[in-house]
Amino acid sequence: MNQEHSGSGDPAKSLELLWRRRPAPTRGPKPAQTVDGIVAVALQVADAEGLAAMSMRRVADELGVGAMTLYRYFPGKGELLDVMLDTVYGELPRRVVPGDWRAALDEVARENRELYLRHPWLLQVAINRPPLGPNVMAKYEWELTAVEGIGLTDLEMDATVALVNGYVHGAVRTAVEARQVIQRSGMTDKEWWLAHVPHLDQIGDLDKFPLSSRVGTAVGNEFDAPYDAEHAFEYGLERLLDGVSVLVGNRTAPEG
Amino acid sequence: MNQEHSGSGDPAKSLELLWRRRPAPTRGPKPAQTVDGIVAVALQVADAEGLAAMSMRRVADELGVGAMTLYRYFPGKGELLDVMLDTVYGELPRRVVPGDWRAALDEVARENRELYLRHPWLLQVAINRPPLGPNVMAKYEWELTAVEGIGLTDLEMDATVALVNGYVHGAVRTAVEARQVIQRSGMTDKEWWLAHVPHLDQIGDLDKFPLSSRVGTAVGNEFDAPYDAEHAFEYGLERLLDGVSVLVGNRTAPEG
DNA sequence: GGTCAACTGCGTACACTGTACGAAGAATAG
DNA sequence: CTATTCTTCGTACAGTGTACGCAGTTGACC
Repeated sequence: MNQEHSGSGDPAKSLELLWRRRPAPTRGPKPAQTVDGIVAVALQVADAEGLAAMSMRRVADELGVGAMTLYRYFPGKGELLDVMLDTVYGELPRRVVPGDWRAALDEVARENRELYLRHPWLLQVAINRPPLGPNVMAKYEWELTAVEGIGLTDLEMDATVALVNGYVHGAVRTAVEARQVIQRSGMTDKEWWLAHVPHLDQIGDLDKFPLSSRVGTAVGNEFDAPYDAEHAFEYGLERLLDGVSVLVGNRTAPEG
Repeated sequence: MNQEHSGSGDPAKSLELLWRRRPAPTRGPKPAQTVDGIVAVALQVADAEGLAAMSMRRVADELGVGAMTLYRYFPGKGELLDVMLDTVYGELPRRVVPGDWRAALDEVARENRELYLRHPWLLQVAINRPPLGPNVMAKYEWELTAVEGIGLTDLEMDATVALVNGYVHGAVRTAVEARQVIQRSGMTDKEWWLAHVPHLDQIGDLDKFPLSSRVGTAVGNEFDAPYDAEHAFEYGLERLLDGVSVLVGNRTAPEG
């Protein structure tokens, strides 16, 4: 599936929508819907059935209105997605944990992970040039505080936050895809592998890939439970923070 | 956009297609097309105009045949994507570099990066349960050799390769999206930011986000050239390999 | 109170998508 | 020569986002 991208209309209109600063019109019939009401329904559909199911007609049906009615409240689907994104970002607790930068970055990673797991469709919306709504701004600010005052340059701070966010995105994406592929196919990874081995053996000389066979089998035997995603996440996060720690150590104690 | 997922038909048919083991039929007219010919055209379209442009009708038009003709060669679009994926994986040089595991993992990361940059649509096809074609198998085998014999368990080997691949995927995705958003909007990130600041200032109290303002401005000033993607990639890869190095160090010298 | 501008709701239409179905014709086995 | 198998592909269907324009409602102003 494709990446959904957000609205590209003029900034003023978009920000008005995100910050709910649209001046109420004086004339004409009172609108029967609200931006928040539409967003709530859209979120319900996207959370329960995925972005692919969240068509404009579907959201409109759910509200009992015609499809084109939505376009009185949002210039297009992109802007609706923008507001949805900013809305769910508001669910982040944004806890400031006591301790060092590592504990803080760990918290950032975990909260983002929770959010992605709760709203998997987030994985499919582009994060470049995010809609600058109140919650998007607050999230970025909170993430930067995790790496403030530990000797990094501004550029390194941004790169580090982006690195952690990118990691979480990838890890959750893998986990969510794994969950979905099991549902869609009705097979676990192990069953899938076992269904392919006989044909592969006959067709493609499985002996030519000894490492793959060995490691693939080990992975299949060990990891067929949903806990493997948790495990992989922890493993990767440890590696990543270890890596950041090398950089931070160099900065705080410059003379190695 | 949504993630495209691959064919879910029976393994035998899929593997037959991937390894080109379809028995030639004895009766009936000779097919005018070939699997490879169709894949070549599909790749051309996907590389040049993205997955969204690569519809079945479009590929068929390009070949001068009817759309349904393609379904004589592939059960569905998913299987066509499977063969495309395995085909471009064949472009990997799969160099085995002299030196330690770090040099080898570095090479893995860089070759994958090159591949993603050359075929950005790869970022949009699901990588869970990849089509087990010859090149997919060879790629995995080659990646595992990079971390073989350095004291990691089979599970850690797989996790490490997945970690590096996941990182590259995320980093290139960000870079490619950045490139595309500049093309689509005709604005650099800096121009985009400067177009929003006045409205944000008026609407949303920019002073409430001091770190974001400071770091955002620094990033905007410094990174408006395409080289920032290169920079971010190097930075993240360093951190990641540093993290792996901590683990490998512990394994090879168990008593810390 | 009447008029007009502004506004809401929304039906219809258009150009797309993947692909199921089945008809028409070609090539070969018997 | 016939029957079978195979290829090509037109048509159709249920979707998608959204441009356009019409009908009806509301409030501001004279």
